Amino acid sequence: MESNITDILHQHDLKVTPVRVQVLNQLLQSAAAMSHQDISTALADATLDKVTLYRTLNVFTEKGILHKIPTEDRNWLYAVSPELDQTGHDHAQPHAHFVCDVCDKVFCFPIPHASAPIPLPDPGFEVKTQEILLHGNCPTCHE
Amino acid sequence: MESNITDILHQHDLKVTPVRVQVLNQLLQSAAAMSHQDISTALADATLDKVTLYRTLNVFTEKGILHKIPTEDRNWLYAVSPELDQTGHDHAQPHAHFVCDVCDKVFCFPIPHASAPIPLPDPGFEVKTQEILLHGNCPTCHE
DNA sequence: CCATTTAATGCAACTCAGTTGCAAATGAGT
DNA sequence: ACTCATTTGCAACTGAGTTGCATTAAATGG
Repeated sequence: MESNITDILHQHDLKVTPVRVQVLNQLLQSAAAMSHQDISTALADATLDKVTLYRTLNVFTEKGILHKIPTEDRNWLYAVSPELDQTGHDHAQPHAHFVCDVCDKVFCFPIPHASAPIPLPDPGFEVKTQEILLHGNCPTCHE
Repeated sequence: MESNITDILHQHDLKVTPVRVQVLNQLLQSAAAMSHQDISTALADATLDKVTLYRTLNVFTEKGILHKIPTEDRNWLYAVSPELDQTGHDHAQPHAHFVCDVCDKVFCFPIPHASAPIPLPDPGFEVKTQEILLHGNCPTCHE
């Protein structure tokens, strides 16, 4: 697992540093996408400078290790990208983000090809990418 | 049209003030949703305090006159709500927001009942609301 | 295993959207 | 017109996120 993280960093021409290992490890172990603050809190014991964390998240995102999810309360959430994801998701496919209204966790789901694209009234609109945000209760917070 | 605006404000227990009339008028006339800054710029000639505009937009949103759309670059866009909307949209229905990558305008589209809801792998997920964000080129900015 | 180079880190200071407190101004009902 | 609650505008503040720079640490080559 450790060597996995080291490999990922090497494959993206990034030096292996304690901060990067901790952050990536945290995100790989998390079932849900995490915000800057979530990660900050989770790694509170380690002395983690906020600027360093911002930069680490940005570098990971630029390199494609992470992808950003914009939320309704205008935060970014970060989740590990498809090919590195142990959970079997494929983020290269169009996918939906499910946000739990209770625990605020975000989960990613692939969208089956079966479901048709949204039909637009005016053919002049040319859709290139599509993001779907679902709200509700996750299994853990199910009433 | 003016009397329309006055009516809307009265119906929501809001005093009719120059600022509110200007802002609401601007949004009613706009084909696309607008940000705080868009509105600020559009009404530049009028002396419009930024705090007053923030408060006006918040009050309108609380009262249901406007609805907020979160964008990927973490701005809020404001659009006039369904029943007040002259363009025939029905925002009470689930609807999608189309963001033009060129001009950054946002358009709202109803989603036909025909299109099935996203099937989730785990039945424990209970979807309450759904937001769909489309990116691409609008008819005006079509290549 | 040490030296060199290049990138990463941490700190301080800064920016900018958005908020808060408060005094002055204004709208609506009497 | 008078009164009172609401709205407005200003100034000061907050907090997320950024920038510059000096220090430190990781990788590479001898």
